[in-house]
Amino acid sequence: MVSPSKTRNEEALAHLRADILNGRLIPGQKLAFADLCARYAVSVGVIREALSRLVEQDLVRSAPQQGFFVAAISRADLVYLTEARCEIEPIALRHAIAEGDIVWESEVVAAHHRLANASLVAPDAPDRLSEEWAERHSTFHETLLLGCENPRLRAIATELRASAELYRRWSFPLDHEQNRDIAGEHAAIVDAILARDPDLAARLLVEHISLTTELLLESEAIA
Amino acid sequence: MVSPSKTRNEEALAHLRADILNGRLIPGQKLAFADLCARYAVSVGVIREALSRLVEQDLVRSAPQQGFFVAAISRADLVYLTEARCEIEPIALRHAIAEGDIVWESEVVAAHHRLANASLVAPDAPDRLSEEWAERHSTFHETLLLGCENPRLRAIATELRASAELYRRWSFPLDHEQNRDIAGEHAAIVDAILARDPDLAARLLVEHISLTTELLLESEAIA
DNA sequence: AACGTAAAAAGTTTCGAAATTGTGTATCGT
DNA sequence: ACGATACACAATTTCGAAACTTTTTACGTT
Repeated sequence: MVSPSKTRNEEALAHLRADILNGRLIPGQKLAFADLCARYAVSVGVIREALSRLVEQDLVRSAPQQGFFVAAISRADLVYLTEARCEIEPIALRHAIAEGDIVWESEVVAAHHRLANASLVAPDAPDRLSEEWAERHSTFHETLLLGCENPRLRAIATELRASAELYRRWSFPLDHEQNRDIAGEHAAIVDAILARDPDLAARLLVEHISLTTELLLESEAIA
Repeated sequence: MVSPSKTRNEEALAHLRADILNGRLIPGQKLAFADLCARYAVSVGVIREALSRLVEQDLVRSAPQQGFFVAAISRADLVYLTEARCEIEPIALRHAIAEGDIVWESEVVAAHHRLANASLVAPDAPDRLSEEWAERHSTFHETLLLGCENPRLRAIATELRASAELYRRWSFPLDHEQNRDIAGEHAAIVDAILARDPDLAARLLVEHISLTTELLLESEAIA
């Protein structure tokens, strides 16, 4: 039978992953089994398996006989990560523009529309990034990659973006973003896609990614 | 204490991974726990954890409540895989040429020398690829990537190569390789590296990767 | 007081059995 | 004979405790 019966393991993995990406678990933090077992109401084995998968996704680190930790963030890693994304994401985007059909195009437009209508900062917490905007921003960029038919390229680009989420969640320099027209950057990328101009779209995407990291490094928000 | 004390898990993972890459486990094959526990003399939990990690490495597939299987090979996946490698491996190689020091250069020369002095086919089994050559070929290409300082790019390229190993091990069309000067291809790549010519080296590497896949597809060796 | 040693505590790692789910087989009814 | 149902079997999944390591704490010596 076609049974999508979710196992406890898949739930724990999804839950744990979301908790890391949403910032409920802090980079570098120890992930003790006792805590996690209580938090998700499952046994050690299930937690171990989920953590093992997250290690392979570079969201968790493990040290033999010492347990697991949320992946730490550092300036050096951010530079490497950004370099990798600037190489690979434009490739995936070029493929998407070449291969993506009208359905994908419409999804891009829709995702961009949702993003454009979300406020960058939360009304109640003006010092922090709005959860809604972060969510829609993430979805927007992932939608861009979805047009790429090659599942391997897509998965690689998506995995790099997930790692990058950690930095965005934890050290976004709101002050330095004031002069930045981030909405305009997104709009320009969408326009280039609709115009089926891969060179322009790729260049804009790389500039978008690079600028975020440059501002982050300038802000000295990361040790 | 700095303790590199190998856990049973790491051993099982390494062993299992090697068994898949060396062809002792067949693509698509069911990986039953009873068998694996007996084979590696460990409990189910340890096996599950190792398999989970291999799933993330795309060497094993899992279906909920149905267990784990060695990743299957297919023409479609081979095309995707080759496309991804042709995009990413040259990027890593360009970085290596730009960043690699003299120590890396010498390692490349050494790895190539070992490869050049291995016979393609085994003396006793002329129909199959020599294990020694396969090993040295794999090491040679991984050495090329080692010059790239960016650990994320390196890891991505290496992971794709691991997946490609499955195809090489299982469906290498020796017949069609007769007219191919594979040693010459490797030598040309090394020459381009030593000449610090990234464009030429990248082009040669892409041609090298592409040709292998083209011959494989022509041979109809894969269902 | 500082250092090294040893016991105790806390933690990870591993196991083997119980619970759960999927798979195959035989039986019954049409 | 064919199809569906119920049963028995085999396999995965999950658990909780035992075994082992690391870390902390307490103690005695220099």
